[in-house]
Amino acid sequence: MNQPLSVSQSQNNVNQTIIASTLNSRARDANLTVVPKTTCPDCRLSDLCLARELDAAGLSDVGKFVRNSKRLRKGQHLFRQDDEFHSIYFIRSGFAKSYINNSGGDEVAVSFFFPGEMIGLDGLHDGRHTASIVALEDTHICELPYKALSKVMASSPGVRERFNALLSRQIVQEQAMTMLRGQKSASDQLKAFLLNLSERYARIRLSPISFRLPMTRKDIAGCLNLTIETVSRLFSQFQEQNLVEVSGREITLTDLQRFNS
Amino acid sequence: MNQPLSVSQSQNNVNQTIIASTLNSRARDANLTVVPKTTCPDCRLSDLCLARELDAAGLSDVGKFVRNSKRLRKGQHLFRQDDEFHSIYFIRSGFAKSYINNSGGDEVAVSFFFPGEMIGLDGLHDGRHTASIVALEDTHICELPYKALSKVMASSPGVRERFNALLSRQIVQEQAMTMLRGQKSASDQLKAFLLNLSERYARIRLSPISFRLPMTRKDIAGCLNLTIETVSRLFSQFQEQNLVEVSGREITLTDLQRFNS
DNA sequence: CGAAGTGTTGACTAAACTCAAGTACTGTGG
DNA sequence: CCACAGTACTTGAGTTTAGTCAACACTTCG
Repeated sequence: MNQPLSVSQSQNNVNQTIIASTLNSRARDANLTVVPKTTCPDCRLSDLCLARELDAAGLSDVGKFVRNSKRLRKGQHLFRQDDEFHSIYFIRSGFAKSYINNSGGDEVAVSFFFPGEMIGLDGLHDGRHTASIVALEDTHICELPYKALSKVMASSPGVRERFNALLSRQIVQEQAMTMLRGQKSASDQLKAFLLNLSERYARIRLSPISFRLPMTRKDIAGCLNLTIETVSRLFSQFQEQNLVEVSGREITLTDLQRFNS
Repeated sequence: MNQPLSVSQSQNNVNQTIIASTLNSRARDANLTVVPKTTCPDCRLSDLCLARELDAAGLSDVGKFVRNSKRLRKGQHLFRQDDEFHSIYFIRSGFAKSYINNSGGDEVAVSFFFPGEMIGLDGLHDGRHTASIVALEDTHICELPYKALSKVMASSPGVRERFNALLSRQIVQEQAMTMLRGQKSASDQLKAFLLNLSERYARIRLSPISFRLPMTRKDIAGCLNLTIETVSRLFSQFQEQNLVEVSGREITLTDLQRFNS
């Protein structure tokens, strides 16, 4: 289930198209012109991962190092809680969520991963992953075997610095989630949640105003420690207040000013 | 306010005593025999920080590298949100909390730091700290300037690996906090919170059953997104159910079995 | 087409919050 | 050492919020 995929350029010439079609159709704009080949140097998201630094480190072909194009169908797991750690991953296209089951078996914590975001560092600490990762839709993932990465870091300060910065970014992202969950009312929590999604869409140069929610109401509720009914009612309420327009998973933040305050 | 402290051994011969007296008096047991000198190689907590690896990396005197004995009085800040990042820190004795203010100025997220735990990595990402750190009581802190550390990591795989593991531990610790905040009832949240403290006391070889809460009810409430009244009522309720004995900040988990389930 | 999953809405209930009063610590100056 | 002030903590009564249970509509998919 984990065999390395060969990554000659010819095999990957559809990835960019996949990014464009997977994401919110409304936001398919000038920034998303389709580039036929997506080796690391070409990847639209390479400034978000380690590819540039690996390239600068003089790896003749980064493609030999990064196993890209691991593909997950909707609902498939990348790994599960307690699985052995051996790689870190970057989402190339699609979306994933993480979740943790407590001792009683309930899903108690959930967070989401966007294109360009890193997954798997929780396993570095003691060699086992503390959360499970599942694809919310068809998702392409790049895999960096940690042992090999570690070897490169020995000689490349650039890769090392970048890796540390990514680890720190992860900590900051976790803090941001903690912050939005810390809002006192469910309404403020959901607003903060939507603004967080908005920012992350902006980072991958998609519309921060009008986008598709990659997750179900249940996932949102799980993330914010609310019930699906409450989330649903809040969406309806925001719509009545002309703060947003919602239609299923499609959402438009019509009054970002008022939404933010 | 941030001048490096000189760290000759003679200046530090009281640290171990401070650890013993600062922590819960009931737990001052055989593991806490007082060692007069506490350079890094002697420090009871050195297996929790980077000292051993720095030592193994051949630094003739780790003391020249680690600026230990930075001292904070109760209520003093180590750094504040948006301050520039230049060092990472380890708590040698005492306790600290972090907090973040949202745009409205409310304290929305709080977490706590025990002896041996690392502080400050949130700043690595973009050079500024995202949270403020304040001492909950008189606290001793070791400081590792990041630039110097980075230089050592270039040549020492041991330090590098250890540093990455510590970063990962931080992520796992954040996940653990997220998990306990994700419990559905306030009661379960507080139980999980107390168990988390218990585990952390165990890690520094103090009693996981009977200990002193380093933080106020307000801090606990802030951490769990509850009100002080709710926290107070829950403590009373646990006591009625003979789950714990509470007297102010002193707490004993009388029935760990039943508490855990 | 039917089934399963996803989302909305309503009526009622339970949990936690707010406001308020009072008690118990903690630390400081006399 | 005590008195005092300020903070921390507890407890109660009433209110608000979000949860529960239930019915139903809409989608997706085999």
